[in-house]
Amino acid sequence: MLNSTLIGALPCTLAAPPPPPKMEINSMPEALQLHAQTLKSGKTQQKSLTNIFTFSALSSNGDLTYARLILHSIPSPNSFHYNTMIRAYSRSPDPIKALHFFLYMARNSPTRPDKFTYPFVLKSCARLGLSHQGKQLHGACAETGALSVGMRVHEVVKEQRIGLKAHVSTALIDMYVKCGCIESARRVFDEISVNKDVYSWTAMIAGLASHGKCEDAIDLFNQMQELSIKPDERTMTSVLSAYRNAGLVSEGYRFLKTMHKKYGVWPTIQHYGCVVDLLARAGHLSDAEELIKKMPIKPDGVLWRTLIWGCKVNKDMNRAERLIDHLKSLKMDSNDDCGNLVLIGNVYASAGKWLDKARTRELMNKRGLVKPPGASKIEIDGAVHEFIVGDSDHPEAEKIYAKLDEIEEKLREEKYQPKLHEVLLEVDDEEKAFQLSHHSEKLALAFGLIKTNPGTEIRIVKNLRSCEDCHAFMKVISKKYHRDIIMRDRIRFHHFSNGECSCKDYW
DNA sequence: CGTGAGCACT
Repeated sequence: MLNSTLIGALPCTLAAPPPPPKMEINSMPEALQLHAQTLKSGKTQQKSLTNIFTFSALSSNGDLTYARLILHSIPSPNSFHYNTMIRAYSRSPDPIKALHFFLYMARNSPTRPDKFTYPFVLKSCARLGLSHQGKQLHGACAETGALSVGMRVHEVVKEQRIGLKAHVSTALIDMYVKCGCIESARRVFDEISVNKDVYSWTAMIAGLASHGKCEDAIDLFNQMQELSIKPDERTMTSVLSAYRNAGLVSEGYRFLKTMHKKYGVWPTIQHYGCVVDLLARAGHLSDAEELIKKMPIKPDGVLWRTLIWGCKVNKDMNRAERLIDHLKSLKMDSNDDCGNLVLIGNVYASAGKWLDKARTRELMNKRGLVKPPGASKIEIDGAVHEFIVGDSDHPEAEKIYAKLDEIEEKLREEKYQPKLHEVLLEVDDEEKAFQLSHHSEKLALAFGLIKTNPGTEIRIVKNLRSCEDCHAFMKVISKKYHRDIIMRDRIRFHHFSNGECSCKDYW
């Protein structure tokens, strides 16, 4: 509540100036009409065009056709226009276009990339796992736009990374983390000694946690405390995610309980989500369910799915089915629909309830929902190759399948048993083995083995979580072929080396 | 005139 006496006592000269008039646009058709009018009026009004353009770029929901069209009608686009476009692409379903546009800006326009541009394009690299391009951008950051305030160019050239602005460094750390290059991320972090703020710390802690380097993450959090840098909500999430990935149940639970008292941050749904996952995965299903019911925040779809997935992992089908019935009875955001039904179908299938699974499938068809197919990407010499499950479209498909045959032969020598239970289809074992062998990450791996020199690290980015068979497969290959494999799945990283995985099979 | 920036839960 505002103190009205105090407000009344303020001299009127201190009143805030009225906000500058802004063109009010409420819908895309309105924006397009205004655009047409502005053009017809003859005088090209840069300011009006800018407003219309900004609106269409920000409200595009991924379709940036109009924004581009409008941008073309702006007589002399400035860096703000380019940056707005790049930002919109970097958040769109097709972030590669942010890089295309960046290249266009850098090569064909008099406008230079600046301190705003780099975080957007780095974000695109992070989302796509483009380490090659990300590294090149790292070098390019030495251009003026990314410099620290007060730094002179020759100082920056001498100590490039130290001259980076904190937010650019954070974007770099995040890019390296999400591209699987945790050591590079750490180097950037260690070298920004003067500019580290809570965001850089959090990005690094979250990165270490996602790579399964949980002790390092906690160490860093402690160092941060010693320097009296105040952690925020996201820092708390990163620390909890370190406990989660390490399976440190009591530590994580205690942290959640004491975080407000110790750090002044009230737990949010993300924090509860982390701990529910931690408890559920470790088999403490009752405690996890209890926590959801007792927490002061309304649980969302993510939280219920986390718990149900925990039931599936721990094979508690009674609880799973009870929770599924509960989930079905809830009014959910339609965004949750697809995720809910995919999970429910998986749970039924893994319990051998084929009829229920078929019904779930029908329901999805009726609602026009499509389960996203598994896809894996691998970067070779800066070019990205993407494989979809069962893919045979790649120009070198024949070689890839021949390589997979060779690998399977080797695995037979090792007495490797395919994890057939991971195939959630009502088919015979031969068909199951066939299905497993065409998972997208295996295709990407075979391609990587063909295309890179012996001993080279192989990095794979997957859109979903890997199945148990692919996980075991990667472990064996890392040993048999003497390759380190770094695989990003939907939520974390696995480093396979000499037959072991950094997650210690806890995921 | 200045607009636009980095890190978190399945």
